[in-house]
Amino acid sequence: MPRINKTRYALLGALSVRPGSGYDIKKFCDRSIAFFWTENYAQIYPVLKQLEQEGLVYKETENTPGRPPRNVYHITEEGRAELNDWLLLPVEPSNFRWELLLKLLFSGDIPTSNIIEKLEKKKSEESKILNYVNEVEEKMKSAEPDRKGWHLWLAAVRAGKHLSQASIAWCDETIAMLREYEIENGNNE
Amino acid sequence: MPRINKTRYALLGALSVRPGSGYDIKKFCDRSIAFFWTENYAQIYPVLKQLEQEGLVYKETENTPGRPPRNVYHITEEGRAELNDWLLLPVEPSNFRWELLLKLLFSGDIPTSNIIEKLEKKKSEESKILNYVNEVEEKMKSAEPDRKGWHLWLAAVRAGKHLSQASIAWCDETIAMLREYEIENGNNE
DNA sequence: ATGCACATGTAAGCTGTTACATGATTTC
DNA sequence: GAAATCATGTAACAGCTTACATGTGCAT
Repeated sequence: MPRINKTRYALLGALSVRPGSGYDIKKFCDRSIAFFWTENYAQIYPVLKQLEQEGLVYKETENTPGRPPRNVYHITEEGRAELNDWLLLPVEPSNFRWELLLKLLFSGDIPTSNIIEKLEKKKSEESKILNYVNEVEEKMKSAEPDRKGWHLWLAAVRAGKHLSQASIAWCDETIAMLREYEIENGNNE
Repeated sequence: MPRINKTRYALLGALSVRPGSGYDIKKFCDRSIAFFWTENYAQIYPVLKQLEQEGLVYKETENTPGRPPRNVYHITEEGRAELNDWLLLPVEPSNFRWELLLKLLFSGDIPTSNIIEKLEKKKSEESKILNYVNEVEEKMKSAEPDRKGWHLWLAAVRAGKHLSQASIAWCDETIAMLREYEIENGNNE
């Protein structure tokens, strides 16, 4: 059983919310869901073409003078059906790889300062995510009443919040632990 | 700049702790660090061979009658040097993909029961991780005094603890939210 | 008897990344 | 004048997964 191509469904999903170009989908990924999903142009454009050939989406080309033509893709009924089938399927086990932890494990001979730098960087990345999800959460809770899928969006945002908070707490704890360890053992290795 | 092959360093790292076979490394991954790192035989054996050709590891074959021969790999000085260089480098940004959240986002027309099933499954997976890391933490805190790299191992385990706890809390919160939403709106879609 | 642990590997194929290619318009 | 945004795509390659191939010894 070959594994499922997730990009297909990310694109179908995005187009199920609203039609758009490859460029639009990329923007959506980078700006809205980057904290749990990314896509690549070199993946988006060919897969979009493939979905079109399979009749899961169709294309409408918009010509704006002085701009490159926009290929706006729309999901078809077949596309919606296939997306739905996938949504109902259980989540596949992901072979998640957390490079920071791998490095940490083998860093017995690495200067503490170097490790702490990495942790600080991680913390700052997670803080950005936390700021973003907090903003979105605020906006959602105040402005929007009960639009379709609102509660699911909120759930995703809350996931980001829980996880980034946990990451930040771990970074702080670990940095403190390393500093203490450094003092006790007087080594900067 | 091509991206770095992480498997190389995972193998070098494992062999820097103690020599072992491809089989041993796989066991180590599956039993000890599966919650943040996985490796595959079809990746391990060829990379081990490649590392040997580059002189970063060397092989000693043990023959035990009635068993397949074990190729035990040892890290060389060059291997240690290359591992160290990598350890000092900043962590590369990972394009992390969280399938459950992607599904969630597009699940406006999916029965709540199906979504809750997925969340329960996620929760049970994370609970297993939490049990495992709790066990390891207990063992480490009581038994082992201050072996080399002990505090780094502990940090990794604590990361697992923070993250799995956060995941479980999010699952609980989200399940409760979906149930409430289901009652309010009386839809099982 | 059935299955698990031990033990090593290859082939095929898909996925995803980097780098390349092009060029106008708007913003600072 | 430089940089960002808009906009689409391809080629080459690296990485990872699945499936296949093979066989013994021990525990239940």
